[in-house]
Amino acid sequence: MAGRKVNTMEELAEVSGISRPTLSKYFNDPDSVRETTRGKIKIALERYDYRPNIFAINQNRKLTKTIGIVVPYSADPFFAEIVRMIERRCIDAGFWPLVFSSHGQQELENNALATLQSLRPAGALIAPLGRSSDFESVQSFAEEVPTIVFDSNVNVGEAFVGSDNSQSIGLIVNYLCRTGEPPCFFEMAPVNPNANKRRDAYIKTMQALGHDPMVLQVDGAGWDFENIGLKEGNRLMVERKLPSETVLCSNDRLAVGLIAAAYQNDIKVGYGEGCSLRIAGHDDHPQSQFTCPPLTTVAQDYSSIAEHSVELLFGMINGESRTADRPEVLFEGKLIMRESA
Amino acid sequence: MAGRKVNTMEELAEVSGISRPTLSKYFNDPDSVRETTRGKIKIALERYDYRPNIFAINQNRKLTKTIGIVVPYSADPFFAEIVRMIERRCIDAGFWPLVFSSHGQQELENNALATLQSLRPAGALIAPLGRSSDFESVQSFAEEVPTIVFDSNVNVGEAFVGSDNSQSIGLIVNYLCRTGEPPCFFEMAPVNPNANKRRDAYIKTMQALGHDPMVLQVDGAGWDFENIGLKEGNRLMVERKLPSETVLCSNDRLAVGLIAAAYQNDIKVGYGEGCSLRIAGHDDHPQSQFTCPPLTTVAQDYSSIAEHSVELLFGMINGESRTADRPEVLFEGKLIMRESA
DNA sequence: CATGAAACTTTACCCCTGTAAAATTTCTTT
DNA sequence: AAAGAAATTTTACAGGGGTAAAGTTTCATG
Repeated sequence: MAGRKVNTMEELAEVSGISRPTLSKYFNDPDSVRETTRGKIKIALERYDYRPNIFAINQNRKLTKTIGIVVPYSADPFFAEIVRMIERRCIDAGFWPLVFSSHGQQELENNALATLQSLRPAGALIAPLGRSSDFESVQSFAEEVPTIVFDSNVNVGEAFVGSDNSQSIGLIVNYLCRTGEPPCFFEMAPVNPNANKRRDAYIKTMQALGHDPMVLQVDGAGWDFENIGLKEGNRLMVERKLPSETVLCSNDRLAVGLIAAAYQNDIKVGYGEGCSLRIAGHDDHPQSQFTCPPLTTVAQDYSSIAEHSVELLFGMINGESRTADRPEVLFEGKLIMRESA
Repeated sequence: MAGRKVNTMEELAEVSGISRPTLSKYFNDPDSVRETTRGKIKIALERYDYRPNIFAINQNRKLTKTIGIVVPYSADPFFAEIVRMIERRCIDAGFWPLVFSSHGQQELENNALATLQSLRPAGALIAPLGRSSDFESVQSFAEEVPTIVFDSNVNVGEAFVGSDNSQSIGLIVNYLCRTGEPPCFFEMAPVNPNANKRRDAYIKTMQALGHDPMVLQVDGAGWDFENIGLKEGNRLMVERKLPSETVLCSNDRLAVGLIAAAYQNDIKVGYGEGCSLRIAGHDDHPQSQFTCPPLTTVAQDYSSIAEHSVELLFGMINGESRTADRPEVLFEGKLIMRESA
């Protein structure tokens, strides 16, 4: 690509001696042109630096190669990780993933959806804000764009992929009850359906095991979960209002904050000798193995969720699976026993 | 937006009674049309759901409203946070930020740059991979697109914005020396210029203070820093090869791993009574305040870096500041004294 | 009310590629 | 070598909106 800069396919046609429509075919699928032709094109491409204009391409194709990914908060470790996996798979499949973060705000979520829609993407994978989502916006988006909803199950789109909170919470509550004092449940005012499901699952499991559920719902808005865990944990510890020596947190980030609070109050966390507080989380964030003590938690099946979401979407895009019903695929959580509980 | 769906500006012109060129003006700048006209357009927009086709817009405009953001690893807390801030500012300024993550791989970085270039963005903010960047690709990109480089200073683009590693490392080394045993320096094989600058600054500062520098360079590839800190830290502790009771880590993620290693080896970390190891980091990642003990570190000035990068870029885009030289703007780090050192 | 500037409409052409249809060439097959 | 299939070229139009030029309307001003 040393030669002069070639800006349009027309120009490339001139210098390569290949007609523009054939070039167009080539760029859509190199294997769709004769091998000798392909060779000539490749040689031309080495000599002249050319790259098709994405805007012009997408303006005419009915089906874009764009895939939209919308998450509530891109800096959250769970979403950062799952987005990373989804992106990878899209790229491998020859698609072009575009990530939008709502930063926790309805306005930005609507914005992202609107922008995305005007990009006429082949499909979208969205994890809605949940309670603060503008339901109508999300719905009207999903009517136009093939959409898979993941993580937070609001009732739109063609399918939902997420974790079986009922199973996963059941799992860890059971574990905690078998190995020590029954846990209380530490949560913030729920921001999405997951939070509600987790609490309900906690209550149900506790009752099934013959224990009284103890739900601690603390205040706090936004996505600064660790801080809320720290502040409210601190308060509860200072005021000695923790109803149990075992605390199950609604998610790992709260647990991280709570562990920090325990440290500040000289409370030793763990399941072993000399420990006076057990703390468990939910999700198995990437950093949860590095807390002190390492966090006992339930792992969400990141890679299955990512893979299955993407597969479902590709299926829809290829028109394979237009089912009338809206399947909900739930993956089971795995108990991750570490030292904190 | 209840009425029938309007797909093109032409159609909107019909139903609104406003000519298409005027509508075009309106969408480029609502204030450029007469108020009565603006009113009519707004009313039409409420009745008919219409949004200009982004592809068509960008195909024709010489200057796109797109801003590319390329980072080496989107799931890294530092980048997650700084991207969040940059995105916000771009959106507020009416631009359309597109985030690409290289996931640590040269191929993906090249890919991102190529894709981005074909989007003809108004400008780009890139944090290159550093040592594994394909320098030529980055350079040829920066020649076409107004580019600000941040975080990792490879010598391309119109300007660099980052942290003054020399100052920040000097600061914390000084602090550590004044408050206890001089630190050794814990790092991985450097992946970018920052790592080198930090080590060099460490050595220089130690020498200036009359101490012998002790650099521990551990193996490890990829972006799994905490794990490397944990594994290598474990090894060093088990083999009793830590040359000092104070360890300054090249970044917070390594420090998080090292703190976990100390915990596993029953080594109490902190500056107070009964502690036998001090650990400090660099960057002040969002989660560093929640480690146990909370991490003493040097804070990079996230918001200044984000703001200044964006401002410089906007300046270039508006043609204000085409300086011949390539300014390098460095922000100072702030010492964050917590309990770990 | 006349005047001129500002805003608007009309008309027309441009951007760059997709894509369909018909005509031509190339390759494969018998 | 002739026929047929496959690939290519030619031709032509479409997509949705930017934008310039010329003509028309609107508005503020004197």
